[in-house]
Amino acid sequence: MKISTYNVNSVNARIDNLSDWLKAESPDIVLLQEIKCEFDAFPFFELQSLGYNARILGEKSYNGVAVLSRHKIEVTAEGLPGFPDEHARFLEARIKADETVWRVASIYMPNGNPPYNAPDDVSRFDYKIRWMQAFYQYAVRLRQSREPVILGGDFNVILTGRDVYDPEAFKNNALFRPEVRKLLKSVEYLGFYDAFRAQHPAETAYTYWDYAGGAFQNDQGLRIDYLLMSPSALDRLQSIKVDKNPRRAAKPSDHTVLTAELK
DNA sequence: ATGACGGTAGCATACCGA
Repeated sequence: MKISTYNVNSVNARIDNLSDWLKAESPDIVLLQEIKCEFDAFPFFELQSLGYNARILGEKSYNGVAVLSRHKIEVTAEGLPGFPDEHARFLEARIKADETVWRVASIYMPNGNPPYNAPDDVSRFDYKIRWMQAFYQYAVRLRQSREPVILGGDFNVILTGRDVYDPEAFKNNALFRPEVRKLLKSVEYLGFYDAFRAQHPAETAYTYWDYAGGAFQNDQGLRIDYLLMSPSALDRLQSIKVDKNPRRAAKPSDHTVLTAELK
């Protein structure tokens, strides 16, 4: 079973990139973030023609998450349970693949940085903290799931200094602040393991590079996209790798794909 | 210290992003 997470930065602006990548890699399950559209504008037909079912939680212009699969998708949560949210950031589903029923979620956590014109405004950071606290509370419940669980997406958190090209420059950034690192670590300590780090303890492997300033060419990136796995999922992990090909293509998303294979 | 670059909404420029 092959599962990928990909922040596409608009599914409609990226439909050709997404199609090319799906044809090349044929994942069983795809967790998409930042689809940036509502239900009526989502390219269901194009994806169906490539063999993918899709369920989405959309929103106009911003955010929005989706789950794609070659297999039947049973949605188990639309929105983060226990957290009334004006934004579309969480979609959970049950999918049977390779004779195993998997519980998966596509997650787009808040960024948390203030607007440029109001650098002292902490309301977005407060929202990020409240979102992450609710996510922790729900993760406590999810650990009771009978199925192997994979929580994937753009977490907007840099876990360690190894996961950012210039730790000093990001010291006060909402993606690297101690409060958010601590909250994501606490989810790990519940038993949702950062699968990439479990297999590659010392590798530098970014999943995001800014469009500006030749960041990709200079490998000035961040690792902020994760696949967190419960013990029974991690037991089945065969390989996990960052696929940089989508970031090399024309008109790419600023993120790239993280793919795991499980048996 | 700031912007770069790029998406959406909607038609000029504001807002968002990491």
